[in-house]
Amino acid sequence: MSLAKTFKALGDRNRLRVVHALFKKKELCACQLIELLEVSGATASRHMSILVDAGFLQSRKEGRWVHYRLAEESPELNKLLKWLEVQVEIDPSFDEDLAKLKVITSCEPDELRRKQRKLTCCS
Amino acid sequence: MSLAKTFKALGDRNRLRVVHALFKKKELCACQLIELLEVSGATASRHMSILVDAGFLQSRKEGRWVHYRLAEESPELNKLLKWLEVQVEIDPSFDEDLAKLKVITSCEPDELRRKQRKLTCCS
DNA sequence: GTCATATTTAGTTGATTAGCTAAATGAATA
DNA sequence: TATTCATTTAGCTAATCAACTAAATATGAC
Repeated sequence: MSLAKTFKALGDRNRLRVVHALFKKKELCACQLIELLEVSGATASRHMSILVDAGFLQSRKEGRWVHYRLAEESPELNKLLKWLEVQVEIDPSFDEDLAKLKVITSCEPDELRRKQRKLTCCS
Repeated sequence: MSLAKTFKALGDRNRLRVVHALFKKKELCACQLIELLEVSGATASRHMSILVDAGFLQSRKEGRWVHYRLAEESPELNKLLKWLEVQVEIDPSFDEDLAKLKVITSCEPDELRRKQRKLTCCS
């Protein structure tokens, strides 16, 4: 893994939002991240694969659902993530996502998906 | 400064080479960095402005010459730079630049520019 | 002032990338 | 087995970006 690629993976607002969300929630499934970012499933999937590829995320498949969490294998990347965790905490531009996350995680993935199809979430 | 912009600034191989060089040499002028990267002056200038803009570098004008060094104003960016310093130390892909740097800094900028015009450096 | 020269800005080009839709894949369920 | 549904892959488009050359700016020397 090149250093440039490592930084490039974090050089995108939506990917930073994903990392921020996983600092807060530990584990989220693809459909929850789609809901958070409000992008197509394909787009979200691509962002995830970039973060997994860079070593920041790990995925776990459970039936039809794919769950993501922060990877903890690399001590060096962990240090960088630690730094990042402080920064997103300071940065108020991530605050909106906190409220959003609360809603998103207030029901199970399958219920969320049902609601997504009706264009409203958990309400 | 957005966090994404911070990472984007470091998400380029040539910009990482500049930061690496400044870890090693403390201060370098534009023409030395042009020599290091082997890109046009305009391209090098743009890389520098991105790094300055992101808060990683500061520049100092001395006559016709512009000198760059790592900025030390932001404690947070300093922590990130500290992490990066360890990583470039480990990464052998930056080793080639060490030899190059030795040559580049072995003569004064004006002599270097004369040599550049003759397509050989300090030799 | 005029010239030479270091750097930056403007403008162009080719490559990369984030987004989309549609098709493919993989897994549960009827 | 066939269907449904979550996710990924493929293929497209518009935007971004790194590189270049040429023109502009800024500074020191004549």
